[in-house]
Amino acid sequence: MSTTGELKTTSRMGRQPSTSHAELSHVALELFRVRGFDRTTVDDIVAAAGIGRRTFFRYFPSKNDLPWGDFETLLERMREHLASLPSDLPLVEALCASVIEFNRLPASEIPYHRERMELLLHVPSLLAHSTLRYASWRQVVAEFVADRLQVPEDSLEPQAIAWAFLAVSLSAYEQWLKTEDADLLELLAAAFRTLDSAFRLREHG
Amino acid sequence: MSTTGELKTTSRMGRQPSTSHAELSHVALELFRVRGFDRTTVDDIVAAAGIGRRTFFRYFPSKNDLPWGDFETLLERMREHLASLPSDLPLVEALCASVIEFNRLPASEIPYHRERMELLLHVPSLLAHSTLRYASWRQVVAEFVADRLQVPEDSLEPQAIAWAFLAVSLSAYEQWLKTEDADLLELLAAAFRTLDSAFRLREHG
DNA sequence: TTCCATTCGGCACTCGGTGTCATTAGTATC
DNA sequence: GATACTAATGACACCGAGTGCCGAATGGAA
Repeated sequence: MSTTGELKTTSRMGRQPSTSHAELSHVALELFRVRGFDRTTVDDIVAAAGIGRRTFFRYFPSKNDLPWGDFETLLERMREHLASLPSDLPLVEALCASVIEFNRLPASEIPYHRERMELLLHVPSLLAHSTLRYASWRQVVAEFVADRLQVPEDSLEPQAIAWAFLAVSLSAYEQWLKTEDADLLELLAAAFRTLDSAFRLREHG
Repeated sequence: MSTTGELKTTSRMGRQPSTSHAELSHVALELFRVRGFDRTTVDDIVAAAGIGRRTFFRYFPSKNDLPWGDFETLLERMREHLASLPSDLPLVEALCASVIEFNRLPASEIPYHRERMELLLHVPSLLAHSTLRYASWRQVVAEFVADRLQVPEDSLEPQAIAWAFLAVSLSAYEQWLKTEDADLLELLAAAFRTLDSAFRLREHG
């Protein structure tokens, strides 16, 4: 509407934010590391970050969402990776490759990722809450499968396969956390092979 | 210690309980049906049941546990079913059969089961909480697989397979809820076949 | 300077869940 | 029947997560 056609993102800015997702996340994760998730209250976090309690809940919808960094961006990357694969690559191969790609991280990030996943998989309230986040991950897989099989996204096949790949990924993660220095990508591949051979063994009854 | 050797279960009883799991469950489910899960408070439930708030939490550890009837007994039945199967029945076949058996219900129970599952899978807080209950289900499967494969229960193979079977079951349940008059057992079987063929298609690259 | 957009943060409130403890209601013993 | 013991009850206060409301703070633009 303005004469210059300037974007809303640069004009008419109000008060500047006093913190950021990254900063809150950093402060909170440190507290979780030291005192544990359950024994760290939101009041502890906002005190450490020097903001008001009310402000915290404008940055994160819940305490449970803190350990989940920018998951949506990761999902978008995975969606693109799936779309970029040649269409003659078999479905399961494509999914295995993409899941592994999705979990590839620079070596420097691995210790932090380990700590985050340790929380997400071993703190009961986070484990439970994670289910809601995984739903969007499954949706990405289901969309791809539905497109490949030419069936609706919400039909049985895409949903079952999406669930199964999530399931296998989680079992690989659990193994990864169990032993220091384990290779996550290798474990993922092994988990896929397990499922593969389990079902193959079915034949010769 | 008594001269008659009488069991503690019959002697020296104190005040009789003013309610029961079944009654609370019944009262609560009815309220959930009418007003929805989130808009029914624990105070509503205890008022309807005519008990004290504190008493409620002695019967159920949380509001989220209400829709889960006696899950442990069901698990025990599944464990026994798995153990009763001939050891030359292939692993995957045994699991498919047991999961299907686990979900077999008398026709009269089906409408109630539908309502319970509708809550468990479609109310976010219940969906999240369910993850914690599913863990014991997975444990039953993992124990069986570990025994069959002669590997530790917490190793990758049993865990991955347990996760995968849970995943496939859930996708079948979602389909079941989506359409009136669907056959749950048939959907479960179809979901297993989906996973089966997805992995089989992998071969011929 | 004035106006406006936007964020901040205090306050009161709801709801789920827990620890404590006196009370109640049964049974067995004397 | 009085008493002792047992077990469940429920009232109270408390905690922590999360929300609605609203005035105050802070910046750029007119």
